[in-house]
Amino acid sequence: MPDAAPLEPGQLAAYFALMEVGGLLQHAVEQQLRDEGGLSYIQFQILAVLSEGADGPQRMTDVADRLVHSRSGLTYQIAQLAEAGWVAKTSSPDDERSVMVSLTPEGRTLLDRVMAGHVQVVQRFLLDPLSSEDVASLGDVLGRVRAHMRSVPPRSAAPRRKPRSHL
Amino acid sequence: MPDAAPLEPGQLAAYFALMEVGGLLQHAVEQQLRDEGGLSYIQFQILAVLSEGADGPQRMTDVADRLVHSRSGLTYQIAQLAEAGWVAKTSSPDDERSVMVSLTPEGRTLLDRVMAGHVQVVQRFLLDPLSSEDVASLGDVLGRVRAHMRSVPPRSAAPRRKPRSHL
DNA sequence: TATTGTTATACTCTATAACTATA
DNA sequence: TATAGTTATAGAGTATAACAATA
Repeated sequence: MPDAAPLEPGQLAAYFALMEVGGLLQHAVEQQLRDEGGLSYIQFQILAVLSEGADGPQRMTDVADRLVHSRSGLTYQIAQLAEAGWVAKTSSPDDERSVMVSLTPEGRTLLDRVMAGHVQVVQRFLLDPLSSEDVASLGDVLGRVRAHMRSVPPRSAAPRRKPRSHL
Repeated sequence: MPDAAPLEPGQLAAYFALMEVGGLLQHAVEQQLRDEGGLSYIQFQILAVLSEGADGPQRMTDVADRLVHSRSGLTYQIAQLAEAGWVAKTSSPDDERSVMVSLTPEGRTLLDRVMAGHVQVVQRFLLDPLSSEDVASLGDVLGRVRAHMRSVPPRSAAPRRKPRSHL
């Protein structure tokens, strides 16, 4: 185990700013999603992931992997979303074990409707005070961090595969 | 209500990267805190806030304001931390209604011990792939965003004061 | 045997509202 | 009246482990 070199003040400041901004932004966005769509943030993320392929349904496990979720947790969330009529479950023709999930038309309508306000919140809280250079720089630096995080094995070098994502 | 100008791809990318990095980092850090200190992230944040003053105890409400928490939620968390012996509650000499909270020596010891591993995780997941210029840029941009967020009134321009923070 | 997904279960956390007491 | 904090309560979400079905 390597020795812990204490962080420099600037490093600590960047870390704290990142966590605080992320937390505040998530808070703001969660409220908007709750108010305008009755959605939790994770539910929104699930709908967003399902809307991505533009084509069709995705496997449960793949969705869970994208979103850090335990599979039982995803089962729970999908059940909520299916009960509300926003997603549909179908069985896979290829693999009888798999369950495919897809957005229903209602789900897509909801996502579209909610996304408008969502974008407004992001604009207002995150983007308004930034120049386009700032945004480019932020995207560049955080993009590299994201790529790095995805490649770093968990500390308990477990032989389990678990790629992650948070939207 | 202003019309929602759709975000440019770069803006969207920065937003997604921010949320994903924040989420992944919080996940990594939570696991470390749980493993090495039996602490949730919020509990860690509370201890960190209490350790800040360097001097002494702080009022319940002030801590809650710093951390987005409802007051009942903070009462719950403080009860947990007090039962574990990491914080102590005392009554304020100035205001009989107030309850002051402070770190116990055990709490400070725990925080110091946990902080070492914490810093390692931050180093490994966030800082390793970044140059010092990157870190400076990140801290600068996010610092401005944080300042902006703290000043933006909630959308439901409620006359409630609720300054926020996430560590 | 390994993988997919569900279920049962138990736990943590959160917020709302009603309440007490001080200011 | 307004503020500080607690309590009761109820709900959302999570993860673990045991399980069934399929590969």
